[in-house]
Amino acid sequence: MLDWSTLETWLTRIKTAALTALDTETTSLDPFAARLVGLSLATAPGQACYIPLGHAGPDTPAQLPLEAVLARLKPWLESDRHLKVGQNLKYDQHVFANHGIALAGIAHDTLLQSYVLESDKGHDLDQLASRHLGLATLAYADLCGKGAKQIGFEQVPVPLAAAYAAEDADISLRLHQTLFPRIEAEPGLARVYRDIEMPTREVLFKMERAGILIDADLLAQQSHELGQKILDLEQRAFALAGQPFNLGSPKQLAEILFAKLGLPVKKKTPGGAPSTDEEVLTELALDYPLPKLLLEHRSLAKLKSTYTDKLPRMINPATGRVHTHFSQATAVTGRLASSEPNLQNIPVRTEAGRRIRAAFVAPAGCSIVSADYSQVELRIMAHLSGDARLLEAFARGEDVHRATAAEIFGVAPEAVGPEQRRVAKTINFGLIYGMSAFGLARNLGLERSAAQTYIDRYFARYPGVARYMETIRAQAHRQGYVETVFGRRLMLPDIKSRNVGRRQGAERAAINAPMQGTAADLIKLAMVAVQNWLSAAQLKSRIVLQVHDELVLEVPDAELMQVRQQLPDLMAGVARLAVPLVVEVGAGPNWEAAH
DNA sequence: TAAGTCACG
DNA sequence: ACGTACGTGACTTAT
Repeated sequence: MLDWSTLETWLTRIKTAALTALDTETTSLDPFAARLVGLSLATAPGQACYIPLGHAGPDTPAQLPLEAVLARLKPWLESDRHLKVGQNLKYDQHVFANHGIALAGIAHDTLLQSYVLESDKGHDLDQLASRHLGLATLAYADLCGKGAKQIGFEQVPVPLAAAYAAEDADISLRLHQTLFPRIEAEPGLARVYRDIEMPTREVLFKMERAGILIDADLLAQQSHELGQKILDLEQRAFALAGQPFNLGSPKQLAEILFAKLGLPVKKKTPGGAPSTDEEVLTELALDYPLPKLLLEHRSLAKLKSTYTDKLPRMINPATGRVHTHFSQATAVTGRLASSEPNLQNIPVRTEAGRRIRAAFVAPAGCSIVSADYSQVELRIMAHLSGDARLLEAFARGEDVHRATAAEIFGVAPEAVGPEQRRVAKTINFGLIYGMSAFGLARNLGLERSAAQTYIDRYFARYPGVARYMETIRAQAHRQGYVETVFGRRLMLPDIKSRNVGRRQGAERAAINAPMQGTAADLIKLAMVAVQNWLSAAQLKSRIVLQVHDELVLEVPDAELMQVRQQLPDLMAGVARLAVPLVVEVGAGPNWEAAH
């Protein structure tokens, strides 16, 4: 579309359409760098258009001016009465935001429809078109190429771009017409889509937009210190090895450890090579000096390369903040995933790691507030299993690992020792993961028979949990899927596999998914409730991160008291389970101090 | 691009 | 007899 009269025709069309499919073409896949190259609309199958706005290749025809077109479309784009559908509209929402337009009226998203229906399958538009519509589409790589030779979309000739872009809008509309009725036909899925995923989509957009402030100077200082320590460890490792080698190469390291120094091989990698992972080095460190240095080196090198060196480079120069991408359709269990950078795996377990967390800071006049669900997956296990003893422990507010230890070891809770509590904690985690006696034995460093004895004692004391594990296995086999408390579904195609390993893997996933998935549902509901509260109360506090059972907010001083007080109740109140939900909250000048 | 390793819940 | 705790993302090396 290259003329105003056609645009006016389409404007009339989209103003009267019940639902319009919308898609943007841009200069970049990075939503913060992307500028509009064109946009496409579809109001009925086979009725779509493409408006080129920023093509710059040779032979580009005269295009309508970008700013004028956006100004004309702005009232429609920003209207919540004019309903839109698209594929991953969070991305398009960022693109429009880059041009000063607040996209509204997002009624549906085919990415999330696909995710709710089939979280275990791919969700690319191309895959969806092929799977659900039996259509082969033009692929992005066909237009732009890939790898080093890839060109920007603005270089794609307009006629080709128009065919591709208009097709995408058309496909998205057709997908909606196919997928949404399938969701509506299942009350559980409809609820997850309507009450959890669609509202969460909007919260995630705001979180990505907000970003988080990091102290780059502090991280640079840590990088320098880590660099010194790494160099020192390297020299000492060379001395012990009798030669220099690349400590970052598992292959070279294995050569030194097992061939040259003759240390015993403890286990093999899946590829058959002798493993040098943390578990192996920890065991070898009991008898030899070099593995201890290697462990220290590995841990510091990881912190430096992945965090202290990398995070400052991820600061967006325009905002001065780090903007992660939250993927809403990646994790099959319903969890979010964070990438570029991943802010859901910032170190916390070691002292050196926690210093990195201290570099996630609040701006002047604000605090970081962190609120996390306590023992949420175990509470969900209590709810799902209905086990009387476990429910009772949570109802009384007991230390659940201590209570478990008391049951397994047959002692009073006060008499439980630290080692007994540690064993009980490992068992509780194992239950959530669908453990075997072998897995528990390996984790606790025990004989398999000893681990089996613990498991037997656990199930004798918590028969409801034992019953639940069997029930969920049977259900997975019967239905081919399992569900969360809120109706999210995880398909388990491998549950019928003749391959024993795959089948058992699916059984473990069947045990884990309802717990991990229900926890994911709960915190998504919490994100929506918290954002609704902040918006309604016109507070300036912002949700900045979600880490599976934790929400991190940036809170102005004037709102700190109020947020600290209300946030835990709001999060704990999103659902009534058979056990209380408990939320712990903290505040401070940085993320580490807020814990 | 794959393999190995390791950061998180 | 078999392989062995759930779910992620990113870095480095080696091919």
